Amino acid sequence: MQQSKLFTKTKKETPSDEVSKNAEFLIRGGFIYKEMAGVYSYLPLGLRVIKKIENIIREEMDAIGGQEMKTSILQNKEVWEKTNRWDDKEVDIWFKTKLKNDTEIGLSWSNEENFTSILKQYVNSYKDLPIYAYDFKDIMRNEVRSKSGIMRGREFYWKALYSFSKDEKEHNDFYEKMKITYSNIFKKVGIGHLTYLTFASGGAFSKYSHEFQTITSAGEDTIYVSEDNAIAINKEVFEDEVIASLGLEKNKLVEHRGIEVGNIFTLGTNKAESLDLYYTDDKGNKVPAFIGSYGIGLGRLMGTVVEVLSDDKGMIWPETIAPFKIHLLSLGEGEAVLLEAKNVYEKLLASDVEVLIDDRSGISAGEKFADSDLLGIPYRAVVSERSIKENGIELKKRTEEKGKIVSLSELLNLFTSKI
RNA sequence: CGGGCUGUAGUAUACCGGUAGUACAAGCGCUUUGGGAGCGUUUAGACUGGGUUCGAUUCCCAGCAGCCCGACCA
Repeated sequence: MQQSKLFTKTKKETPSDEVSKNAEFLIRGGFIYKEMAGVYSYLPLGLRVIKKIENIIREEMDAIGGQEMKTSILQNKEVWEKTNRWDDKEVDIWFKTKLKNDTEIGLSWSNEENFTSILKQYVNSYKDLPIYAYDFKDIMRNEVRSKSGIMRGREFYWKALYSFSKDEKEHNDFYEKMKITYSNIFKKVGIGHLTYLTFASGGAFSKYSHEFQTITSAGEDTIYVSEDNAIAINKEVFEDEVIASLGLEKNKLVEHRGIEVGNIFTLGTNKAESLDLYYTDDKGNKVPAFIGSYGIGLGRLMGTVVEVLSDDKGMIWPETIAPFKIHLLSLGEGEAVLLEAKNVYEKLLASDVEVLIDDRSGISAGEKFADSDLLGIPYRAVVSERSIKENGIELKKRTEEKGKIVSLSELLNLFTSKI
């Protein structure tokens, strides 16, 4: 992509109404646009990151048998009344509205009811289970206080998978697999080293659930981490009984702030009973399906990566989710430079390497470098009079101080071998 | 929902009860090109409503909006 054609521009100044690092860098870089408190639009660069994250999650979901669908955002009141989750006294974050004929409807804030009522149409026999269904969806929550940029919004993009198992044992097997899958996802997006499987409250459905907490000062939760065991305990269930049941010693746990980037929990059979999702087992008995729920907020995940992996100059994207692999800077207005930059750009494109070329004219070298650091694309390649004199292209990682000169063929080899 | 702080060009800010200034961005002209360039020039601003006052962007009240702390967070 040509940066001269990209409609977003970088900002030198930090927005006065944003304090959190993720919002500051994402807005300055032109990744997101703030519509109102807790509501952000994704601009071209930001969307590329979200899509990368989405694809990583999709691959992992498909790999454990997930079937992707897309459920509606407008919600039927009657369905939620069956589980006693329509009343504002029970769920205080609903956005509700009305049809022209005054029928009350709601905007999706969660998915269990959706999925369960859909599957009721298709599940009859034990032979139909298990089912693992998921979707990516924009979720609306009327939070009393949104905060921290895109970390806690009123509208956000998430992935939710629901497992419908025949019984608790089948559920537990899948649940354990999902723990590994989730760990893989957080490793792939580059925050695995800071993300811990965390024991947390089970909320309304079960005694305990598991969160995936990433250590960051921008976090909302307090967690107690056992480095040795690579697990943590959320403050909300930090009790002697829990510590002992996990075989941990209290004095070896370290307190941190963490942000919940994922959550998996066991719903059990209550939902299925309320929404009448029963199947017939091999003895002819009516049995409710056993349900589990597995969520990841993609926007929050993107914000967490920014919080955790940036430096004072800007973002530092892991290669797996970076909007582009290479930021190619064309420095100077000389004809030789322009031709060579164009040549390198086209060769990279022809090799299917994702490249953003800074082909803007009249922009000083310093400004291009500063922008490149802010955008945080993993590799920076520079074509300039200097690099041409040295018969190559200057290549540098975002995290490195100094680059080195490589030939065009070396550059192409380096990046095509990565694909 | 309780508490605190803040609303001035596109962005970031300054001063002021009496002509609202600066920087960046944007337009034009020229110069410049390895770490957010220079000169000239043009464009552009006081959240809304009330009150006090000869006069309010400034003081007061209310509303709206934003941020932060806490509570909440399936």
